Amino acid sequence: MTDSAPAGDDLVRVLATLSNPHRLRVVAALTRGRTYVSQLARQLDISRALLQVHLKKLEAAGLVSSQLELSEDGKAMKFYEMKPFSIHLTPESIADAVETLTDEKGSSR
Amino acid sequence: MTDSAPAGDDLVRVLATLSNPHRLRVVAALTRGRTYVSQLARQLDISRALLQVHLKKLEAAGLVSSQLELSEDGKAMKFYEMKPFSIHLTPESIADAVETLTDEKGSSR
DNA sequence: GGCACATGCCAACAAAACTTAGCACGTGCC
DNA sequence: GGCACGTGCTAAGTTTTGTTGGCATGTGCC
Repeated sequence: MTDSAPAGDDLVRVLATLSNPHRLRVVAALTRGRTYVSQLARQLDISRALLQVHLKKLEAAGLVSSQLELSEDGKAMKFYEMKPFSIHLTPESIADAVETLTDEKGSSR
Repeated sequence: MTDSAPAGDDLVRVLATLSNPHRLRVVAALTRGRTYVSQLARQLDISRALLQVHLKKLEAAGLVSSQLELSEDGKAMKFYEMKPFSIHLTPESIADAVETLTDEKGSSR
């Protein structure tokens, strides 16, 4: 793992990622097992385009991982699966995280 | 506490509220002790108008509470303080919360 | 009265997030 | 070839969120 973003900014990103019903449903679905995009889209009854955006955000936040695989009949299928994580939120843990928050919005400014 | 919103929607609201640097800083500040709006605005170096919006969101999410008090010299001062909370986020806890998610956006629709 | 301090609200703009629709590409099979 | 299934992208629209600035209220004090 690249220790890129400070813990504080990281927390913000993860929380922002998880504060969306669609993405929570994706997390719930993937917790029950890995699947590929089209399958998941049908399962959740949302468009592929929409699901892909949400999956990318989840992956960007480091909450899920993906691997491209070829099915027996040669079709490219992208599988996603949960990455285990455990975040304990309390006023104190947040106060700690704030210590490592980057000043402005974009890190560079 | 009014058991209004389903646990799932509640979680979404809390996470959305906490996914903002300004609000995290407010939480951090209030964790160190209660204060009133103007004081907090100076402390965090942001405008009162902006701070008030964020405080309202925090209060709406049930993370902080406020009480209007009169100082010795009769000035009305609004004090805010943290409400203790503890949220454990894991793929499983999220999967559970999803069970109680309201279908569409606004509960009524 | 005028200044310093406190509160509140709102209109307006700016920015970010979400969603849709359509296009591209590829495969296997009738 | 045409259809069903898989992938990816992006432009354009809507909606939500964040932020600013102004103006209202109130108090005490010189």
